[in-house]
Amino acid sequence: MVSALESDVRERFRRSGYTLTSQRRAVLEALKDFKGHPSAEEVYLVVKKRNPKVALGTVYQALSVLEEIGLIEAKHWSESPVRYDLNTDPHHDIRCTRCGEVAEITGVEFEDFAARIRENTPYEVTSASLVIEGVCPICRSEN
Amino acid sequence: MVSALESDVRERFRRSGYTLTSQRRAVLEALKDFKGHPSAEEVYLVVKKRNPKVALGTVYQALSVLEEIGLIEAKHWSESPVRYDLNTDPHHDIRCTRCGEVAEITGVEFEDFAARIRENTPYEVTSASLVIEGVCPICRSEN
DNA sequence: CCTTGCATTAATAACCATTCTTGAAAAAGT
DNA sequence: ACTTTTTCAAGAATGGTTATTAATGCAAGG
Repeated sequence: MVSALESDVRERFRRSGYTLTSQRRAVLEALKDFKGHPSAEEVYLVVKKRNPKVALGTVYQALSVLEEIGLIEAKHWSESPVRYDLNTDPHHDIRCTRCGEVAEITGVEFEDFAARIRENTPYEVTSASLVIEGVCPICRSEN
Repeated sequence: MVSALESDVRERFRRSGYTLTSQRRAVLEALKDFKGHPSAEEVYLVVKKRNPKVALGTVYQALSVLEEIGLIEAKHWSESPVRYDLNTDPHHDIRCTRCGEVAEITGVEFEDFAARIRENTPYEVTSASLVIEGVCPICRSEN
């Protein structure tokens, strides 16, 4: 599952009690258009193209609902606005500190690692995520 | 090495070219008083007690210098201001999402994991850190 | 249908952490 | 000591995000 299926979208809204409004749908559709990980502001710009009436605040609200019901994932990087990811499968992203571009990292199994963290703290771990930053190949070549 | 020794402090300032001013020293001393991981605001309040003239902006500047020369470490958690840690040894912290309390996690070796990340991306990885959040035992007992 | 109630929305104001700007002060170099 | 450079303090400004509020829309019951 890379992006939520139509049936899954409806199911999650139904279970959560939230209603699937046109605005929330528009935000979700906008996210599908992006291949990368847009910020709230970027999502807003795309949504506005189709429906110029929506306000930035509405997009923020919609994003927080979508995140709450598990359709999207929020990634907090240091020094940059929160970015949203439609792919909720376990995976990890790396962000270029120069151009802001975000790429996926595969081939590292974080889940075992997270399990070990859970064993080593009396806290009830609710989230364990990686914040990986670096310089992407393009920026690197530009010296 | 848990907190920087006097000689190390001077050495790092010397090498960096920054001067070890009374304000920067005051910020460093304030950090020593905290057992936990204060925010810039909290550091400011402590520094101000001894020297009421310092401004919040000065504390921010001092913190960024101290971080740059490696005497302290900045931890960016989602939904909360940056917190500063005097312990620059490899270790990981977990933050309670209810009370904000920060605790250390030991017994998990992140370095091997980080090395594997480096192998799996064309990015030049500059930082790989964990953002672990959960509910601390005290908050948990309070239901 | 019509109403009554509750969720959602839009617009704007407010917030908060952080950074920027500017003139003054201090330190370093000569 | 004098000049040049760096650092500082204070407050304004910024940027992302949340809160507020009034208006709107949908839904169930009469």
